Amino acid sequence: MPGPVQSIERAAAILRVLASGRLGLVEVANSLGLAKATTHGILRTLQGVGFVEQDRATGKYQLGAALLHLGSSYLDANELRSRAINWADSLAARSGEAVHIGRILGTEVLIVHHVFRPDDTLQALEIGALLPAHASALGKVLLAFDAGAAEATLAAPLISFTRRTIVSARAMTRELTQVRERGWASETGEMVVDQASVAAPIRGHGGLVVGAIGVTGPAERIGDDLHGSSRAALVALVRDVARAVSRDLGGSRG
Amino acid sequence: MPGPVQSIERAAAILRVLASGRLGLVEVANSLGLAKATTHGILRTLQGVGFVEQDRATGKYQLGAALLHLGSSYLDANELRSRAINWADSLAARSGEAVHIGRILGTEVLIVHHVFRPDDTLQALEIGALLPAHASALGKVLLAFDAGAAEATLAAPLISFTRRTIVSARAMTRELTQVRERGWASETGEMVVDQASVAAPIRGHGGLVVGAIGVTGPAERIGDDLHGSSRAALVALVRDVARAVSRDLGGSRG
DNA sequence: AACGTGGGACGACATTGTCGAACGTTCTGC
DNA sequence: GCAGAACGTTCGACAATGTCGTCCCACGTT
Repeated sequence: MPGPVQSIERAAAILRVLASGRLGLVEVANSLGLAKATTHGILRTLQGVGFVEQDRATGKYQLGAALLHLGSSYLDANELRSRAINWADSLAARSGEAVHIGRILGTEVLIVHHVFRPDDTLQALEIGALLPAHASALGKVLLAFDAGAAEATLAAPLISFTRRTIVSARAMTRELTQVRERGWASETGEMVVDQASVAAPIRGHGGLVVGAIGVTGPAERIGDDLHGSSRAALVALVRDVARAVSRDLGGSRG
Repeated sequence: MPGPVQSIERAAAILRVLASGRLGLVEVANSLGLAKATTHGILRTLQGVGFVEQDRATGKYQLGAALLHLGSSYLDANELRSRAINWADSLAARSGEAVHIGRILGTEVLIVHHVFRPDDTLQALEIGALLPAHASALGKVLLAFDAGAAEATLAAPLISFTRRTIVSARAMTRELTQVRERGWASETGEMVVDQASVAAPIRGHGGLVVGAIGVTGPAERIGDDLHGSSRAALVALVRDVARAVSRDLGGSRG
């Protein structure tokens, strides 16, 4: 490999560290084990290109505005998102719940699109946010069809968010097998108490799973504990929409 | 200056080029005057850190998912935005128009927040988008109070979007002086025909202008040609909200 | 008022990134 | 269906480039 440009990797690591908030020079340097001067040079360069900004008053560094534009440019170029947007609106309208579209990023789920629940106005926009893969329906779908991501996720301890969160690697492996077999995933109160979600895979060219789409809402309307036709209808709805997106996505070459 | 890390600057330039869409290796290399192998090495590194993705089928490169998360992390840390959000909702409700909050990024205006027009549901989310500074009310405000950005913007020819776009540097200088004097800016059909906007500055610690907030809508409701009390009331409303945000922002240290 | 901390600058060393050239593969056009 | 070109990729060598230890300065603290 004649490539891996060290300084760029370090710059990326610095940006990732800064994503957690405002930090001082030495804090950044220490958390990455870099020399102060080296960190300073990289930070200065990142500042020059607008990826990092410095608070004049405190001297602390934070992410820069140029990243916001790049992030939104990513969304513009993202075919999964552009194809799925219309279907997501339709799913939200028909299910009456909030809709999320996500893809894998490392061992987490990156939300690339979010439709608010139709009746509810005060919600936070979650585009760009990261969800734990093992505690969300979207994440279970994505892990079930991405062996690499699944392995990476199971390599580390699974963080517990509620009493229902699946923390055992064996249980998770079983769960993923089931998801793979039936073609959809669910989660009830595993991330947030009394919140549940259902999701299904979106496939791109050649049947490869490139993302997932799902609905999220109160456990009493979506949860596993709810048996009967309404739950089955919801699952069918989500799966239908996911298949529709897949069809759109597979049809044309990007 | 012992810093400017060349490879990082080049990587940033590559990302900026890729923001315009999917590009091949040689296209990127040529547009930056870099050797093919150098470009390849940087792209590979960026791919490794998730800032760039490669289409397996076509070999073309595009921006990566990690940037979306960094972009949204920027928003989370952005104090201008977090303080202004509540006021923006209120402004949208009271004016009945779409509200934008922006800040300067180079010679353009970066939208950091966007509230849809209350009655209209089908609108595109513009957070992260760039507006031309000379053809938007937000931009005029920001340029009026940022001499550096104004100079940089006037150094290049002003692009014409409609017949009403101000393209003369002298006329723009006059306009900016007026904006500075009266404390708000407007634009009528200068960017999009029959669309108009009004904006006012947001000041941070020490009275420095750190952003702008404004409303956008049909020229017949917002435009300069509209004289009378409704226009004056709208301007007063925007200015009041801008001052309120400034007060919030100046109160606490970040 | 002295101290400690944090951000910033300098200069030397060798690590590290860059480049020209060559390879294999995939589309294009005849 | 074949030749040609264009593209992404790899290789190896040179020196340009980034890195690090050290020192400096300003601010807030004890």
